[in-house]
Amino acid sequence: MSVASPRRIAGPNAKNRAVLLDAAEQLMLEEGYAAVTSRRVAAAAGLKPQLVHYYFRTMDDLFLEVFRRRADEGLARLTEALRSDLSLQAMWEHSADARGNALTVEFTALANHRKMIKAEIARYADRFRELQAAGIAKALEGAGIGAESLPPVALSVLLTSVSVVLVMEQDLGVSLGHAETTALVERYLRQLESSS
Amino acid sequence: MSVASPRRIAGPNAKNRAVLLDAAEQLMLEEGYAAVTSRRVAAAAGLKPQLVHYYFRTMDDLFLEVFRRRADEGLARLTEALRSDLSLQAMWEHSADARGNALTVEFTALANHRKMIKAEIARYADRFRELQAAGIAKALEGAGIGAESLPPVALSVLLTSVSVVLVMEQDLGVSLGHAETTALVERYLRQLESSS
DNA sequence: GTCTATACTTCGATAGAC
DNA sequence: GTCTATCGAAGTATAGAC
Repeated sequence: MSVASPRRIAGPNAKNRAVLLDAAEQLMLEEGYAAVTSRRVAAAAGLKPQLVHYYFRTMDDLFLEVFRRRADEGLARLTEALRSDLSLQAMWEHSADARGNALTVEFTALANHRKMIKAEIARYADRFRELQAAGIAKALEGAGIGAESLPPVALSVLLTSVSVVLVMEQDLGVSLGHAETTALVERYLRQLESSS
Repeated sequence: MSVASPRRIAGPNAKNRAVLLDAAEQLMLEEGYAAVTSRRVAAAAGLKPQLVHYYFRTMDDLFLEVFRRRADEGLARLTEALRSDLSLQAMWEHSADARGNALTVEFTALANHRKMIKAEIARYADRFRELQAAGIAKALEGAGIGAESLPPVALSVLLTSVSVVLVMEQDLGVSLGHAETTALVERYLRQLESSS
């Protein structure tokens, strides 16, 4: 198969690949996706700009790999964490990963600019939510709370929403109400879990 | 004063200004902030690229004006709405403005790329939250709920978070758990208000 | 007061040298 | 298998013509 370009490309294990992926991710976090250009990524990695196109055919390919690397790791971490029964509070702490959330926001914005990214992120988001909702379901059952009164998937959306927006605003320099919100969420989760 | 460039610029009421601002906002929503270039904005507005720099000295100036126009309108709308006592449910519906939230997300991402935007958005976010929290405080008092058990500002963060993330995910094509979340939020607000 | 001609920079990508 | 020389398109911005 491989209808793609005739141009040769590095194998998937070349050492510079990882260097470039790291540089791209860092740039994305610090200056936004629009700063991730072949020239700037190469400079940050200490390489010549053309090498980006040797290791990755297009910039889209580079973005996709940065995303997949992180997403796979995130799913693996969550899966592993869920092997032991997690408390709601542990799941909340897990979802409060600042770097991960900031990257997610950046990729979501990128998806609006590079449509090819969209489907990939959507697929990942769905899988993540299913996993998280399953974990929450177990925790709620343990506390004797039925899915009719509190659907696990809704709690998953809620926790994700709060942690994502808190990170967005923190990076922006806004913190009005954050302490109160964190306290409220934690009190609510504690209350849920002690209602067994 | 006006230390700025010697180059001449159009007055603030020139008719093409609004045309360009509209085009920029639309592009931003449909293709992301990175699609808002002088050439593309001009093309969408049916004008020559150089005119963008006649009406706005730099692209930063253009972005700032797009933001301020929307932000001022948003604050005015909220202020006006709060003149009559609003129910919590009315405030929730008010915060569910899809276009407004999508723009906010886009500008937040832009703030990570063009630092000059950051302070402006932060200032707006603070003012918006203060207003909304004040409105929520009134509604909660009316229902006899004290600020110790439920700080209005925390409820403001919560409502904003959910409505922003729902829009982000909708645009992405993700909807897992959205219906359940909306139902949960609305049931919760109704319950709060009927507890007087 | 309004717009055009044009300069300069940075971008993604490829062809082909080692 | 790895990297360099180089191209054409697109980006911001200014000087100056009408």
